[in-house]
Amino acid sequence: MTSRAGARKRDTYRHGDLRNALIQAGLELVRDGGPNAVVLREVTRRVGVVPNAAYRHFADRNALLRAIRQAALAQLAAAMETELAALPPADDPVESARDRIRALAAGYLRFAQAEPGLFRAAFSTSDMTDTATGTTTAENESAYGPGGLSAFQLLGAALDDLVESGALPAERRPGAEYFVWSAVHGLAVLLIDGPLRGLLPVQVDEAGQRLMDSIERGI
Amino acid sequence: MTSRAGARKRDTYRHGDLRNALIQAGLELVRDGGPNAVVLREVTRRVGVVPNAAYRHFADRNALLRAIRQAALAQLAAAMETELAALPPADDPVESARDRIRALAAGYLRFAQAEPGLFRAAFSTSDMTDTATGTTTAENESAYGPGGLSAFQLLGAALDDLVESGALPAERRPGAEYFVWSAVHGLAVLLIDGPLRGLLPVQVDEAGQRLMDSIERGI
DNA sequence: TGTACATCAGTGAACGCGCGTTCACTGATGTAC
DNA sequence: TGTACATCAGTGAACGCGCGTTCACTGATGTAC
Repeated sequence: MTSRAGARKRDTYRHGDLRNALIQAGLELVRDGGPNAVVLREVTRRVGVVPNAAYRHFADRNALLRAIRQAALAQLAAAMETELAALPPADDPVESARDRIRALAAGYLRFAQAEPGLFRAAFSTSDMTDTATGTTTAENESAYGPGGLSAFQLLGAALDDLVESGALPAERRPGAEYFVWSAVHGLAVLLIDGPLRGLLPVQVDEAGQRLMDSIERGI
Repeated sequence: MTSRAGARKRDTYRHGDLRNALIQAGLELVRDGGPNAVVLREVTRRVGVVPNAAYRHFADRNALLRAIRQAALAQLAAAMETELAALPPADDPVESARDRIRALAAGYLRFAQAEPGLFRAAFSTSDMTDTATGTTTAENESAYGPGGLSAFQLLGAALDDLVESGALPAERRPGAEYFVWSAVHGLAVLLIDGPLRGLLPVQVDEAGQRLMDSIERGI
């Protein structure tokens, strides 16, 4: 068993990057099993470390869970960025902005479909309650993709472009991301847990396109 | 301690309606604490019965959880029906159909806001996995309100009316509930767990109205 | 360059806990005669 | 109307379990002289 990427120092003792390794192992648990599958002892077991070692890097199980959730959100943002990057360059700025929004939506839906466990974990909050204050922690917004933007911010930027290109009246811009995000997120849930469960990837894309048609009309 | 409503037979032994009492107690746990708060022993404790008594009525904890979830869905449907019933009669059938859809959406959003625990439980599926088959059980659709329709069916009926009244072209009808439901459900999630958390009830209504404007345009 | 030392990441052992589930039981209820 | 009996809803006790978290520790690493 070699040590984690990056630090090549030692095999046993002084792991090198335990914090990250724990998050990665946690992501794996979440991938098939959702957020409830994050069991501190199991996470450390997978990394090959003693359970209480986790306490050097996380205050408690909840802190670990939050970090894992952030990582899942970052992966979602990354998937959306990937979709953006794959977009062929368009000449018309209006068309371009629209294409980008569609790409983001497609990335969102595909991620939800491909990684339902991660997707659920990213948005699960039932056990995110801060036992100390009783309040729910809001740190979703600090889960950025490689481009430095969260999923929500990516959408916001695309909508700004839509305004800039003249396709969306400026007075309709405020709150627009709530509508778009709501519709896309809602469909994702429908695809994972609802009556649209089990659609094939192609059908998912179709459903996404139809939804985007409605969204563009309604925006 | 008197026995449950309906059966007035005995105080101890032979509870009378234990199955229902367990579900009610479970709903209370879910109300503040979400689906993870459903602990079999705690449920039976609340009803004043020994833990294993639950096994006369449910195969295991999961079966109890599913029943509770169904009850939560039924409450959601009931809240939407209430909203429908409160609607003043409209002369114009088109207006009437539109009003009904808005009322359903409002009921949905208000329920989510007023009972986030129940709402989350109703749609949580992470721990709904059937341990025997590994598949996820799909019984959402059998959670009906007093009118005999599920939340989803209520929406479908209203959309049918919209077509009948001539306001919605028939060719746009198929799949329309997916769009509408997606948008409304997505906003509900945004209100509970997302950046729109903590809005006042009045603001929720406003946000709902604005969403409905977009939906009507997009439908 | 070599030695002494502080730091602190991971160890090892143990804790108390409440959980879901099983088993053999008991005794109130409804039914048949 | 009265008695014998089968049913089966709830009891009581116990199980093995893995969990999150605590404590005092150890020894590799980096730093100061």
